[in-house]
Amino acid sequence: MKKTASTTKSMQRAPTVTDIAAGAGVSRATVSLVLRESPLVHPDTRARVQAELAKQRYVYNRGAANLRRRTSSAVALVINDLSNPFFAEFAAGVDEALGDKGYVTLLGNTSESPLRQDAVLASLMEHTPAGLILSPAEGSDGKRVAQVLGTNLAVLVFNREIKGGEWDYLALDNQRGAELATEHLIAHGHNKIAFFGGHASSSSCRQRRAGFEAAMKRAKLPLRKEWMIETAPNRLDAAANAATLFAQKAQPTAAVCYNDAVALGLMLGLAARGVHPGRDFALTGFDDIPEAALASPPLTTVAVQPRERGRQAAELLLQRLGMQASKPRQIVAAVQLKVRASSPSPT
Amino acid sequence: MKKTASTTKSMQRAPTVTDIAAGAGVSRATVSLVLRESPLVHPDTRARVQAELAKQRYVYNRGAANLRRRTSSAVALVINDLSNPFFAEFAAGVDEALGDKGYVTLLGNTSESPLRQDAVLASLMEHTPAGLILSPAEGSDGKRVAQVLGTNLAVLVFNREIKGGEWDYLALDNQRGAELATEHLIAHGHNKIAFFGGHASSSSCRQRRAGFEAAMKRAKLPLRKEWMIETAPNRLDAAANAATLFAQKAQPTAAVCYNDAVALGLMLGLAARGVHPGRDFALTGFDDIPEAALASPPLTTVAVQPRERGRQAAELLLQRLGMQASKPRQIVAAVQLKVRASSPSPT
DNA sequence: CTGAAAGCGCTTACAG
DNA sequence: CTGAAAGCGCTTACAG
Repeated sequence: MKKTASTTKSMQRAPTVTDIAAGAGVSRATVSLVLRESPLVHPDTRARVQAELAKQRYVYNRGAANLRRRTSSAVALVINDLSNPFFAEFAAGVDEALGDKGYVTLLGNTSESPLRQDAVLASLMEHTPAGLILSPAEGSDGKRVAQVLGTNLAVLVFNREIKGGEWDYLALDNQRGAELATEHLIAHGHNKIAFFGGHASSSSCRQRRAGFEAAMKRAKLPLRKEWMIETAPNRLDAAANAATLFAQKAQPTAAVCYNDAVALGLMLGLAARGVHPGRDFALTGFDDIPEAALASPPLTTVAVQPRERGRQAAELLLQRLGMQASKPRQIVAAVQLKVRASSPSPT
Repeated sequence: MKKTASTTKSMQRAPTVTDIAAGAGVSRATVSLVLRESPLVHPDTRARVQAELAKQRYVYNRGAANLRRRTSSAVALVINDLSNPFFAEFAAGVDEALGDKGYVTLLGNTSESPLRQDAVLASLMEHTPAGLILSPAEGSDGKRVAQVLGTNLAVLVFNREIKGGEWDYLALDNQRGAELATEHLIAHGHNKIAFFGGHASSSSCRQRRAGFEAAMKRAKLPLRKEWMIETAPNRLDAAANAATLFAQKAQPTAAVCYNDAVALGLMLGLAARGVHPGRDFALTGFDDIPEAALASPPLTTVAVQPRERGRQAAELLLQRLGMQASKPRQIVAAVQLKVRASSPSPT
């Protein structure tokens, strides 16, 4: 209990089971049984109670019920960057799946700040969630997080591993996605392929590079240092670095891009140099953001389906709620290549 | 209480005020006073209790406290389309501001379905929120919504008016935004200006058209039916309809677009016809999505700052919590023109 | 300054 | 099938 929560009194007492019981001429226990659709109640009694419920516009107080039953119908969802459409979609998927199962979502956005994450988690814990889905802020400290969460909470970590915690983990298959993209370009006859964009220090970039390199090695194609190009993972920096691809005498004919933003930026950069993407140069993205299909030419990319991942995360967490304590699970979500016009055969 | 909420028992009892009281050798009341930082407790006692709190890793149960105090520290946030970055930003702003005030956000996403909205609202009501921020699904029925919310809840409606309810309402200044854009084009010497995109049946499109028409009339410029062009409010349909602008003998030299998506689509459509946007033709957008600044040329547009709007919505709602019942308020959020390269003088 | 008792709105054995 | 009683974890008068 760090900061004092401001609160507010309701202006007018809402009806309770006691009011309904009085109105229907039964005991509170009977009302409770009707509310939870117990078959023990006589149909006539049930009808009478239900009429009274409707008449008084009764609203169930799940908090009170949870307190008495020592249960929870809330799940905390803590997101590192809700303004990123990828995570917003993920959140929508989580909320959808939780709602279907009768849970409510307690939202927390951390804006990539581990400090804020600590505060958000502590605050949410006071609302006794049944579990937590956490897409960690960059630089999260597993020990600290474990400390505020305690040991009794079901937790699912998404997207970024946290070292120092023992939690279920849902990851994207970054390596496989990059392999699929690389194999696709190879199958179309490319053999001079670059890996373009991203910071090699990030785990997702490392995994995607690993997939690229694995596919290239399997095909016995050359891996050249000059063709492994780092940029910030956004459109702007990608556009600015397009020229790097052609700085050497040996020039690639295709590039596997770190993600769609980078790929779209590269397309702009190529166009500015008079190179037509999808005609003079082939490239692939990663993510399948809505824009990818609308670019010209439409971008071949790896779809990760964030909303589906959200649903999956919710399901994994709810499974965990029913389980005895056991080893943390590692689930790697399948990804899928979407072939579009940006990746033709070499000219 | 429609569907049965699945629930889960915690595996191991968490310490309560009783445990702390026993450990520290005081009464539960004293522990409670320490928790709420009452000055009535002797410093020595307080220290003893706080040590015990830390030792037992006590976590405050806000739900129990809220039950006893008949208060709530939760606010429901119901969003029509979380996968739209505009609303995701808005949600992030709401969550941020609520968190700062000690409230937790109960999230619900309706995917633009009034049916789902009813279900989501009913479910959230069972968690006794102190208030609700609602960005309504298209086609929401005010009567129905009012029915599930009851009369005792503080409500703030965002972005789309709901007829049939008496709630505070935060709107964007669509009309003023379109006026600003239109005046900007006029100031740059354009006098043949089209309004491009959106469905005239939507309230936001109507308001933006009204602003456009007002500015044109003030400048005594011609309003032509053929220059009021409807499209779906997305990039694809906008691109497909670019030719419509030049179908008549009288051709506009500029367009105020319904929103950024439409403007970016129009830019593609123009380019495909060999018309260079920002050189041969001037246009403006609405929203200032991140892409607007990155387009080539960068798009002049009207910034609505969704995250700020989220913070504002949270503040307005919290104000309402402290107020006696009174007339609903209508707040119109200011918007702001961002001039970029897409809107030069006519050639 | 501290403690004993009652109660928030529910549910759960236990009788009958 | 229904009711009286106890209790979930907290807070709030009320004594002392």
